[in-house]
Amino acid sequence: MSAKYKKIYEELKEAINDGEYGPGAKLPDELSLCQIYDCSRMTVKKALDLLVQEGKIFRKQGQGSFVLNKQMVNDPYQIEEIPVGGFDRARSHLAKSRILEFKLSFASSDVAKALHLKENDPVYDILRLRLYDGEPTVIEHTFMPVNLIPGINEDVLNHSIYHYIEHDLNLKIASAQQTNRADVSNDLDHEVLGLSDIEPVLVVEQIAYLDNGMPFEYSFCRHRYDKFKFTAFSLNR
Amino acid sequence: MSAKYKKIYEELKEAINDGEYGPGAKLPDELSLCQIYDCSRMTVKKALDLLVQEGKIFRKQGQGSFVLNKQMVNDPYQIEEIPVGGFDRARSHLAKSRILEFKLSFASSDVAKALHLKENDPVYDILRLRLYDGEPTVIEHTFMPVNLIPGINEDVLNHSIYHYIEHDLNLKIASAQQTNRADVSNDLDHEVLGLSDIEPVLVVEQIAYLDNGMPFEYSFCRHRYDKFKFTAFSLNR
DNA sequence: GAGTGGTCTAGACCACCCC
DNA sequence: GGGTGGTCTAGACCACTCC
Repeated sequence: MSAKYKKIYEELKEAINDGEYGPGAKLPDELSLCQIYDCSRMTVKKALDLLVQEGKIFRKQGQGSFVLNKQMVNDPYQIEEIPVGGFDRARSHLAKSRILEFKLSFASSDVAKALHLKENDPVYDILRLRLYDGEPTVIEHTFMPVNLIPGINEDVLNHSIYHYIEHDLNLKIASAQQTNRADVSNDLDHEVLGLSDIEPVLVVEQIAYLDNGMPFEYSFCRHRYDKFKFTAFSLNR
Repeated sequence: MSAKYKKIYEELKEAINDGEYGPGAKLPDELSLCQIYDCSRMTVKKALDLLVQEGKIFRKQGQGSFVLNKQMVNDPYQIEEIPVGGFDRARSHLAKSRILEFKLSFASSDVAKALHLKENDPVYDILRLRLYDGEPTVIEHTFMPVNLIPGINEDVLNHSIYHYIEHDLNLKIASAQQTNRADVSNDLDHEVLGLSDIEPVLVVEQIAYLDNGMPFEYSFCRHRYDKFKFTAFSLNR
C-alpha cells in the first residue's frame, strides 16, 4: 500500500475527481511529475498507466496526458450503477440480506467444474435475498467449497462472507470472472422480487478467485431489471 | 506492435492457450524469461502484467507465476459470449446488418451530453438490425457527430463504420465505456426480433472514444436475451 | 528543433515463501 | 538461505506532434 506509484496514482485521481483537472485538461508532463513527486520516470508512468486503464485519462505521444471526457447519461429507471467486478464492498454494506435457504450439497458437475472440485465434493449452497432500502432487489445463489472456506454459518451469512474470508480466514480475494445476461423472470423472481411476467432480471454469473488461484465462489445474482446496471471501461487492444 | 514486451506477451499467451502451460502450471521465473527472451526484467514483468490483467495468470511474491484456472459453465441458451468492450471486430464481420432508418438529427440534450456536443448539433441517427446466421438478434441505435465523422452514407453502413473511421478517415478508436442492463422488450423488439411479451432484451449502452479523447459514438444495442452474454474479468483493487 | 510519451536497460533493495 | 516477485532508479534511444 505504501508503493510510491500508488500514492501518485491516488493523488492524481483525487485531483481529477475534485476537478483540479477538468475534462480535457492537460496533466503536467512526465518530467515535471518526476520533480513534483521526487521519483523516476518509470514510477510516474506506472501511476499514469493505472489512470489510463481506469479510463480517467488518455495519453498521446508527442502531446501529453489529458483527462478523458466521460459521461453516462440515459437512465430510464434511476438505476444504481455498479462497476463490473463486484469488489465494491462498500456498497454491499448498504444492503441487508435475508437467508432464504442455507444447506450443504454435493457439487453438481457444473458447480464442480466452476469451482475446480470433483463431482459430489461438499459445497455450501446458499440462497439469499438482498434488500436495498428495504426493497427486495437481488436473489443470490452461491456455491462455495466447504473444504476451502470452512466454518460458514448463519452468523457469517448475516454479516459479510467476504469479510469473514479476508479477516477471519485471512485469505485474499484476488479476482473474478463475470458474465452478464438478461433472463425471463421465473416463479421465485415473481414471488420474492415482486416482478410481473414481463419484467426480466439481469443475471450476473460470477466465479471469484483467491490470490492462490483457487476459485472459492460460484454465484448467480438475479437483479431486478430496474434497479441495477453494470458499467465497464475497456481499451482497444 | 514491434514492442518486445508485446511479443513476449503474445508468445506466452499462445503457449497458455495451446496448453503448453496447463491450468495451475508454473511459468518460468522472471530471470529465466529474461534469458529466454534476451531482455531485462522490467520488460518481462510488463508482459506478465498484461497476462495478469487479462486473467490468464496470477503471480505470488516468493512463489512464482501460475496459469489461472478459469471456466465459465452455465449456459441455458447456448449463448454467444462476448468480452465487454466490443472491440472484437472479427465477430462483427460475421454479422450482416440491415438499415432500418438512417437520418440526420439535432442532438437531444442526452446525446449532446454523451458526445460532448452542444444541443442541436447535427448527428447521424442510425437504426440498424444485426443478423447472425440470418436471424435478427440485435437492434442497434447509434448517434455520431457529423462534424467529427464526416461522410457516412448507406454504403459505409453496409460495410463497417469502424473500418471507415479507422481506414478512410484515418482516426484511431481508443476506448469505450459501457453499461449493461436488462429491459422489458418493446413493440419494435417484438416486431423485429420476434420476441414475445415476456422475453426481455439485454441493453448495452456505449460511448466510444477516439485516441484524441473525443467521443464519437453513442449507441444502444438491444440484444435478444437468449443469444448474447457479456463477459469480463476484474482484479481486486 | 523542442517537447512529449513509448520502450528498454542493468542494475538495486526489499518482502515474501519455502526449506 | 535461496528463490521469487514488487518496487524503484538513472539513465538511454526512439517515435510522434507541433512549431
